[in-house]
Amino acid sequence: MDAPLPRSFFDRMPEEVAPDLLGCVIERSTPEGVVAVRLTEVEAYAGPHDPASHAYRGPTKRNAVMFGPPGHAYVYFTYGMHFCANLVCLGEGTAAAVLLRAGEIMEGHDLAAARRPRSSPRDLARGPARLCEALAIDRGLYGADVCDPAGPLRVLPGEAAAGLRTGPRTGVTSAKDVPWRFWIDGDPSVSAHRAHTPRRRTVIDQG
DNA sequence: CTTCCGATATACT
DNA sequence: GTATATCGGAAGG
Repeated sequence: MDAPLPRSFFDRMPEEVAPDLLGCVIERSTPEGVVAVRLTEVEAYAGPHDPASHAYRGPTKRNAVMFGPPGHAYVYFTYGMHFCANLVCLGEGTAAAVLLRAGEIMEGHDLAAARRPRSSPRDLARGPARLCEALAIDRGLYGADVCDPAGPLRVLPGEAAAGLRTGPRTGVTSAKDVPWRFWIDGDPSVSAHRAHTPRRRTVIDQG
């Protein structure tokens, strides 16, 4: 059993941590068993100077853990139904993080498939909310220490990723030009890039 | 493969 | 009230 990555790994700029996370393994333990995912796509977010970051407007109840020490999980709920997971980088007050966007199931394929019964094998962890569903990541893991060898969510070292590519972040409305999305070129588990499509205004039923 | 679109909690104006 | 670091299903090529 490998030891998780040390906290010092996360005590760096998010755009340095993000590419180094590609190829690493997220291991999630629950009473049902273990699911492990090899990361193939991530995005870096900085603190109050990054308009695309949840920390842009300062600390709130939701983003509080981003302002804390590195190596903890920032899990948030979005679009009324999905969870997404980040790993906090840098120290107190800096509020940087790396969003886990996609990966390939390395262990616990059957358990992941049971959690996502309508998903094709390729799509089990292809996308940030899908990855969270496959790994059973929800509010309960908010703030979890991913450097804890006995924790329920751990980040293990992996083989250095080959074929690294970068580009703009997905689905953000500001700082579109910042190339802080990192992925493994050609990997089938990398999520399709969708430009941000503003949702149509709520339709008001006028009769 | 693509485009369209509804679901729906939470943060913010 | 409006926007959102998304997804799955339907319909078309």
